[in-house]
Amino acid sequence: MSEEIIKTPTNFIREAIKEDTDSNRFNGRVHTRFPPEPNGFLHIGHAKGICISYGLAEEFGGRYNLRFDDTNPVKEEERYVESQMADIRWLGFDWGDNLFYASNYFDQLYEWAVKLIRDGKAYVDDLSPDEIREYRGTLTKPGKNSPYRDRTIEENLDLFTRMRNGEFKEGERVLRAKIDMASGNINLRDPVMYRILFSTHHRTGDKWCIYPMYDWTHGQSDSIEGITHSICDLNYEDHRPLYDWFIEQLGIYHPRQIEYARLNLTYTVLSKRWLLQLVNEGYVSGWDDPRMPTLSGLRRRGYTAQSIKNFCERIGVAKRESMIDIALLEHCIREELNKKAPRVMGVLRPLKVIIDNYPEGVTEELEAINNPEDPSMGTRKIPFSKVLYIEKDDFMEDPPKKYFRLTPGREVRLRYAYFIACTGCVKDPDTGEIIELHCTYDPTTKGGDAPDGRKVKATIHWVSAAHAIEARVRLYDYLFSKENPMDVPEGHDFKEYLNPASLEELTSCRLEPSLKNAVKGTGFQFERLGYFCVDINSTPEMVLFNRTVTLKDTWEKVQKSQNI
RNA sequence: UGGGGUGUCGUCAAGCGGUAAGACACGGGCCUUUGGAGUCCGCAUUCGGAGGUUCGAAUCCUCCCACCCCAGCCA
Repeated sequence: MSEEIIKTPTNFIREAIKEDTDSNRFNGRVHTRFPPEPNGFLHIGHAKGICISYGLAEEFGGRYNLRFDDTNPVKEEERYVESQMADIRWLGFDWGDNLFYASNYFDQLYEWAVKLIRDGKAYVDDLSPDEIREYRGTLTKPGKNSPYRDRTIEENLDLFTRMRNGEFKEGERVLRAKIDMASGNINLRDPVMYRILFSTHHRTGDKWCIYPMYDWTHGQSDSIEGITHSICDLNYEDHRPLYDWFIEQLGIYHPRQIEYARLNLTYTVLSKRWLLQLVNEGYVSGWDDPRMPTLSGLRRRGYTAQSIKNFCERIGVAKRESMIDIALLEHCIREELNKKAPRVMGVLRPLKVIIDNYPEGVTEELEAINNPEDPSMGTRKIPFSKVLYIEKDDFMEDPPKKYFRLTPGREVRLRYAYFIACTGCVKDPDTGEIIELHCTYDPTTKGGDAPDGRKVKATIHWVSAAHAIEARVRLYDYLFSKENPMDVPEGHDFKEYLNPASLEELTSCRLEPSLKNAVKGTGFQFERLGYFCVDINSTPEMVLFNRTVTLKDTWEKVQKSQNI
């Protein structure tokens, strides 16, 4: 029988490119680009765009550029170009020498603007911003021509030169394309090409006081770079006719633009403007706060580049607006870390356990498997002694149905160690809180198996009190408690939906000693709890972990179903 | 009374005239020294709706409905 062929999931952009290479449309070339504006940090929505543009170029043996669309000096900063480059590299893409800036093309763009003026296709307008808006008309009513629309070419040339020379104030004049004020497509109602901005540009300094608009820059930049497929989001579908018009007037190379629906993720916002607000107003600790959907936040949270690329592959590419369940992102990181992360034992909320029949002052070294999914990762020794810590959750004095862990009189297994049975608990006389457990162990069960074939229903993790290191652990949850925080009714603010419990910091966690010198950024599975990674601010004196994601928790479901 | 776009399972998403892939989520079984992982099973007689063409339609045609985007000297 023929072997199963696993088809790589296709999508309409891949098909479109294939059509073009098959028909030799661009002489068989495939050349894409990712064109971020350096006005914030890249987030997972950008990762989708990067994976599409760069991934497709790689797939077709083509090339890809990184171009910063830096046409608005008032919002852009050098630090953002640096962070964006670092994030793209981290994702695993290398643009080689193909690094560009739209600002590299300012001279060319200026010349082209002059050409349009000479051809009678552009004019300097003296209308104020408010007047321009009025003249533009509305969605259903056509606009009307500016009284300055019919200036002579000579006058336009003179005025535009003087704009460039700084003879006018900001907002006093603009250069506009002369297209059609009655067009159903508002982008074609004489769009502004240049505005006056006395602002220092992070690349060109004070060379210019007029800056090209994005719409006047983007298409020509792609053209200059010989881009074959300009992949962008749906927002720009309406702009395509304008880009076409510019390129046609200029008589230059014409790339093919293809639009896709950008990513939306449940329980988060993916808008640089809103993310900036969270950063600036202190709702998060910065762009790299582990709760942020930014690449730097996800990285700090413990997400790997590969898991994000896998995610981008799985969500597909289409033109319908969608909202991806964040559970899929979590699935992707669990999937990878399950295979790669070393297992380790750590107790987040410690409860002291004294093994009454275990000798005082003795330490045993027990062998533990580093990763059951990957035997090549070997084993390690962990210390065991009379006083231990277990998770508070792993003991209940009065357990509900289906609770398998430690309860008075019940026996459980300490992972890689012994069977223990609980003989009693000590409570705080004032609060009634359980502060200490007394247990006995069965010496014949060393390693975790009973020679008599006796079974236990649960295996719990633990740490030796005398050997454990103390650590801080940050537990993260969704930043928003509303599935779609972008759905904000009139008079409300998306920040009202911030999840007050998105961060919980635990301060006296006890971890197995091997973690003392764990390298920053590395991820571990804390057995039975989840995946955690060493924070960038961790030190050997004060170890700090971030919880990347929990393990799937069947018990939690059982509890929920019982509560219903 | 404008222009552009989209409607297939709870969420994504294949399908391109031959009789609804897959993934996540969800429910259940098995297995288990992580209530983890793994594994097995179930999960759209139906593709926004109504007509039509055809031996045959999610795929073609017609009309209708719903939703999204556009009125920055932002990108």
